[in-house]
Amino acid sequence: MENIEIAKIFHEIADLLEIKNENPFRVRSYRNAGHVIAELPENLKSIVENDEPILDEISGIGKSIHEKIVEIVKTGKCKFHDELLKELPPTILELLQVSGIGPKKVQLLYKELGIQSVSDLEKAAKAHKIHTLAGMGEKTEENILKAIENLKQSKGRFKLGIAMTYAVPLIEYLKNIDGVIHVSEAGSLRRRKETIGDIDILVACKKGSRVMDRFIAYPEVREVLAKGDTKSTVILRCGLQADVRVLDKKSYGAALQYFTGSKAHNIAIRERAKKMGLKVSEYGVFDEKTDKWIAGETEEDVYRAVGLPWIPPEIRENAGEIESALNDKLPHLIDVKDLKGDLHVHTTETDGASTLDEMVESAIKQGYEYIAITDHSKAVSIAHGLDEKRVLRQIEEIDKLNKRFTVYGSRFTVLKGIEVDIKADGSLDLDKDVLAKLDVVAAAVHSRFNMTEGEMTARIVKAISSGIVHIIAHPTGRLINERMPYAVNMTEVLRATKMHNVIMELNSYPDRLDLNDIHCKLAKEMGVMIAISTDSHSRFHLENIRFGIYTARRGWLEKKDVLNTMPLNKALKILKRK
DNA sequence: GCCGTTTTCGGCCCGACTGTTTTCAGTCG
Ligand SMILES: Nc1nc2c(ncn2[C@H]2C[C@H](O)[C@@H](COP(=O)(O)OP(=O)(O)OP(=O)(O)O)O2)c(=O)[nH]1
Ligand SMILES: [Mg+2]
Ligand SMILES: [Mg+2]
Ligand SMILES: [Zn+2]
Repeated sequence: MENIEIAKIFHEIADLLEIKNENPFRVRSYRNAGHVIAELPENLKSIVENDEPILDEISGIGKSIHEKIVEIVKTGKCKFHDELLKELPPTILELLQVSGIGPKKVQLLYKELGIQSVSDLEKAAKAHKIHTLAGMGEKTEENILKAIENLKQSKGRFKLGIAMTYAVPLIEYLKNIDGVIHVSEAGSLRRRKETIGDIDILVACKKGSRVMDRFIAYPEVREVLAKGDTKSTVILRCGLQADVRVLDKKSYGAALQYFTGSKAHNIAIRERAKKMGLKVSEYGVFDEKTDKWIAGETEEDVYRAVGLPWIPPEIRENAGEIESALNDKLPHLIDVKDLKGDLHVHTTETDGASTLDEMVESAIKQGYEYIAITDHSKAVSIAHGLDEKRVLRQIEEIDKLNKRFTVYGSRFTVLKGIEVDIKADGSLDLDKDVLAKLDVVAAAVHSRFNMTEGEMTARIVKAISSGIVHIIAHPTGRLINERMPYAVNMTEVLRATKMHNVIMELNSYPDRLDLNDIHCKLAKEMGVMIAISTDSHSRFHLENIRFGIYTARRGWLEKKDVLNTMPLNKALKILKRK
């Protein structure tokens, strides 16, 4: 039982209770618990099985939900959840996916018309049965059919890198509208989440500007879902939704704070303000009694008004950042400029599209001091992986290249490396004697993903304990929106890496981002060092490093937590300390 | 159901847009 499955049960309980018209705060508790569990880095199953006490410390999980977690881990089910599903059919929950349909309408549709699924709803709307219900009219019927169509066409959450390619031109377009003063990305886009549900953009403009008219006239707009004076929502041709919020310059900071989120962070900030006798909204910080405006021009002003330093957007998830801010313990998040090299790249020798020389040239252009060439090993035959002989030949070639650099007085260094395959039994795909000649041995799983969690954990821990591996590359093997991570106990893996001085990779390829943000944070807490690498398969991929940096920042990583922020001699010392 | 720089009881973020409403509930951000 994975955390995400447990979280799903609590989300369903929340939805079902809400449809039943239960106390909205009780509903919120279950929904919040689902959210907290989904973001939890440690495996709940292990926590419960090992009787670890940390559940009691997690805010949002009290007695009742704690008991239910134990029940779910031990029996695989939750009685309370099952009982609710006897009262309401499970498919009823899919109705909530239709935008414009909430718990109240679901209840009405089910009670009055027996509608249990989206296809039921579609039939009823087409047969004009909906408008007979209280509070629903012709327009509601039309909107339901449109919303079902949009749901069917929806491509779900977009990877950050893809979403950015659609957001950038829209932001440019908005900047060029008459009367516009500032435009900023907001929402999950600004927080650099690995996937983006919609594009949120904030605009500050002069009074009387016709920003909304121009926004919905953007050529990429496929459909306008809502248009108001300060807020509009459209669907773009690419399938992404875009929300634009327009406010006065005086409220820009408060609006940016609001629209950047996250929702949980906003609520926590507002609760805190309330206790201080203040009210926070997108319009500013106000005195609760007199309604007098206190702050709001900049984000710094807003945070200062509630007694906090400015908090970087990437960590605004209500996951400890407010407590850290209060104690003056906010991390100094890593910056792309801190990086001195890239420790995972491929060449044409295996499945790369650029030659060794091209990769090196691009790394120098990037401003790096070093790069490690880490081609695949022979087990990855699709990639024409290297056997021992070819590794030795590549070593010679790199030695020659480095000699040339010394002759020309360059300080750039090419490190000899490998991405050695971790075979199903946890052994490594190349002779130890050959691996020992390399500066950087990265190891990774490339096959047999469908092992049990115990088997996969043992396999990776064996590689970690080999005494020859420096870095575990793309440690969970996931491909965002494409392939789930394989089952592995991350806490155990991190414990092993800590013990054997092994480093965990944060793979910057935007489809991977592996370790993810949550696991990076856990690694840092456990004292495990991270290498942020691109796994470039072409010289152009070196630029993907920014996605790694985004994820690292979301994982609270600082310069000191990351191996490749160090100058070469220091990095090499750490690699040799084994 | 959760929680406590006042609280173990009584609160729980705050506001925009839409449709059907004759004054606002529902949904969403
Ligand atoms: N105070 C408050 N702010 C909210 C609420 N819902 C959303 N927001 C703010 C914070 C969000 O980051 C921002 C944009 O909302 P979205 O629904 O687009 O969420 P977000 O972009 O964080 O995630 P996404 O990737 O779009 O699913 O609006 C809310 O209920 N209360
Ligand atoms: Mg969003
Ligand atoms: Mg949005
Ligand atoms: Zn690789």
